[in-house]
Amino acid sequence: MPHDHSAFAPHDHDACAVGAMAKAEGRVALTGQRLTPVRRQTLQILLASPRALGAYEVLERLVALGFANQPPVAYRALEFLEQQGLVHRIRRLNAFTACMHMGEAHAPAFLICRACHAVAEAPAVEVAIALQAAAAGLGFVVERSTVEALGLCPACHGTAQAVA
Amino acid sequence: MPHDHSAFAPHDHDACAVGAMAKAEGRVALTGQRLTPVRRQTLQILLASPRALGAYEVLERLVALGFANQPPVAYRALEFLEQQGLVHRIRRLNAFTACMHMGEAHAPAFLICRACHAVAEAPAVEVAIALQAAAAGLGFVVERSTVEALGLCPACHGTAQAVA
DNA sequence: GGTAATGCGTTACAGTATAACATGTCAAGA
DNA sequence: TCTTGACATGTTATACTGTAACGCATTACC
Repeated sequence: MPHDHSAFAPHDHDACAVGAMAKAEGRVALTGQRLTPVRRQTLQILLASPRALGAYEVLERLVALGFANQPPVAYRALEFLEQQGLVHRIRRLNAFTACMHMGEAHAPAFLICRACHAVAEAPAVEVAIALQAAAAGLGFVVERSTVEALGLCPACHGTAQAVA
Repeated sequence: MPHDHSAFAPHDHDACAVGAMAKAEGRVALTGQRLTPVRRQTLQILLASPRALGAYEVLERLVALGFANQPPVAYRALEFLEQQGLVHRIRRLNAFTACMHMGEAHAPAFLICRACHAVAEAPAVEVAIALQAAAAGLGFVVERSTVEALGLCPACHGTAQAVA
């Protein structure tokens, strides 16, 4: 294993955030796009959060920073960041989370703990490959994919209730 | 391949539906649950549809059959059917589709054509296994998973625009 | 400076989902 | 048969999620 850097492992969140912002700057510049204040703050907000946040939660925090209290403010920034690959959308939760592996080409799978609601981004190239293969069998060409697992994280496993 | 039965392949939709209803009956009985009128009709509606339907689309059709025009009517039936494994929820589309492989243990992946909006249920045990493995690497126990791919189906491939 | 492109402020609304409580129905046991 | 409890449904209201569309502001570039 290259590094044990999952959201389930304890780590220095602030350090992560600082590094991530730097990478984000570079990444955005590459594509000739701009990391405007709303966008930067939105990314900060997600980086600072241990769990995935809903668009309206992000909006709340943006409002606290002086931005307008209108849904499009949050959605636009989130959409931009997602397109840049700086933020991922967790469909099962209708929520967003900062990307933990910026810059690396990756096809992430998300592991969502149903007990503590933590979300980890797992490296999942094999999953993506298997999915491509399965799709190819039906003549389908995959462009983007969503892979999410619901279950128990190491911390909650053993502590939490079994499935209903 | 056991059979070429994907939603992308032309097939006798009515025949499918009849067989599916029969399997559904049995399956529900096994668990001591009841396939009440709303539930049966809801399943019929999904079986009859070539594409995934939103909850409110299902509701519309239920209303046409004499049921009350209230969201919980549709949502309750859909939730029940999903728990029974008779219906799948496509999170990317906020929509539902009848299961094409009732009774078989399966961990489906969904292939969503961005051009014609067809949805196919692909056999994807390998994908599930790869996901389990990736999760296990982080000490995470998978209970349920969502695997969805967006792309182009065989019919639309070549016809449709490239990605933006 | 002109002007085209991009981003933002704002209003309004569309679409998705659930809580909560009242009522009805059915089946098993007293 | 009557009761009783579990399950299912009817109904009201509301919460949550996401977008269309228009006009102004800022920026980049000629």
